[in-house]
Amino acid sequence: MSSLIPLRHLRQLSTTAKSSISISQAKSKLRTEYDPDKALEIYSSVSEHYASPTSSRYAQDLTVRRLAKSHRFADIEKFIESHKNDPKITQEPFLCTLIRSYGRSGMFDHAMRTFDQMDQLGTPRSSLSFNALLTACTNSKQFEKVPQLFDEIPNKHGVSPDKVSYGILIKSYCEAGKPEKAIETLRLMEEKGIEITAVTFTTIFNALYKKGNGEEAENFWNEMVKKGIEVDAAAYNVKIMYVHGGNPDNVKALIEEMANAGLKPDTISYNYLMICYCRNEMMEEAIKVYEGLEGNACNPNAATFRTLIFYLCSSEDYDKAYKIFKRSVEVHKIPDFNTMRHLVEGLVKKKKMKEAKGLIRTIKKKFPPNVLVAWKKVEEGLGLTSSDRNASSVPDDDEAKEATA
DNA sequence: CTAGGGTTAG
Repeated sequence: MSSLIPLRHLRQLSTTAKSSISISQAKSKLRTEYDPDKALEIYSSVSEHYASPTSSRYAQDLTVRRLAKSHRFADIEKFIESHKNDPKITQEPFLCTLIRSYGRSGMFDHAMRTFDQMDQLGTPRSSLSFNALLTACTNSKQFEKVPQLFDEIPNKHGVSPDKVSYGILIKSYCEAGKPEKAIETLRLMEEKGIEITAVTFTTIFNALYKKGNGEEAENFWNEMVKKGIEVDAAAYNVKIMYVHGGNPDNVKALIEEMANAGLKPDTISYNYLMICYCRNEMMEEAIKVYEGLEGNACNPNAATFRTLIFYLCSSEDYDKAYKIFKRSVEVHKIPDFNTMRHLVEGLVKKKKMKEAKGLIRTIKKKFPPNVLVAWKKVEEGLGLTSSDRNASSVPDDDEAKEATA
């Protein structure tokens, strides 16, 4: 019933692959290529002789994501199915990648069918493919189906669930808003002697907080610590997430507690602190957190720039906001449309026309065409036209910087 | 050893 589509069909999806490129070249190209057809073209031009499994998986994953974003499900099917002709299909990790890719695209039925085909393809089954199937299930948002698979698959195919399988089951209960079922499963793991890691713990801890049950969450934390579980930065970040709406001192205290416990606060931890300062109109403190990131061995991420620039605009510090915006462009982490609109409107209001025009030039180069349609309205609202003479003249320092980036 | 958790919205 399942016909395996020949590899040559993959070529039909893309235009001619002119030259061979290395997997690392493909990866960097794919990261910035959002056109699904071009992504396919890049993928099919890879000479895969020396590609590591991790690299190929990443390139494949990016390609599928581009197609999924454009809802090209028939092409996703052709693309993934073509991989079943690869001799590596008898290797379980390779096949797992296909199952996960279907899951990411919300195509759980295809993932299930691929799992069922394993006998026919000659691929041995272990908890690895079982876990890939469960992951596909949660990624397809079919959380209610996970417990069912958990009941059926192990007996049917002789695979035994491991700590990861149980972790996914727990996650699915949490997503379904049933932390009590998740805790029940945790007790079952304890009975069976299956290791409870920081990952499993954090899933439940977060779900309890999310349900508004902070006290139970804290009790759960304490119980787990007593049992010897080693909480990590991600677990602390959940805690921080639920206190960052209040007093910045609480966030600061938790970050210190983390450091004292020998953990390294990461960008997410510091972002919560920065946001907390912003909300409390303590912009100098917020900027200090941003400027201190590097010294704390952290890099600002897209959210760091987006949030800080937004709040700087709210406090009408457009100079500082513009400076930080330029930095975000240098590291390719440009904020979203709305934040940029706030900034350009503020710059114009303060008659900082050189900066406003610099920003507009950058936006035109960095935003996708469909967003630029809306952006044109912003420009018109500000009385700035696109056919500006300055734009075509000698590049200023903004453009020079971008050219070397 | 990989897989499963936390991504912060003004």
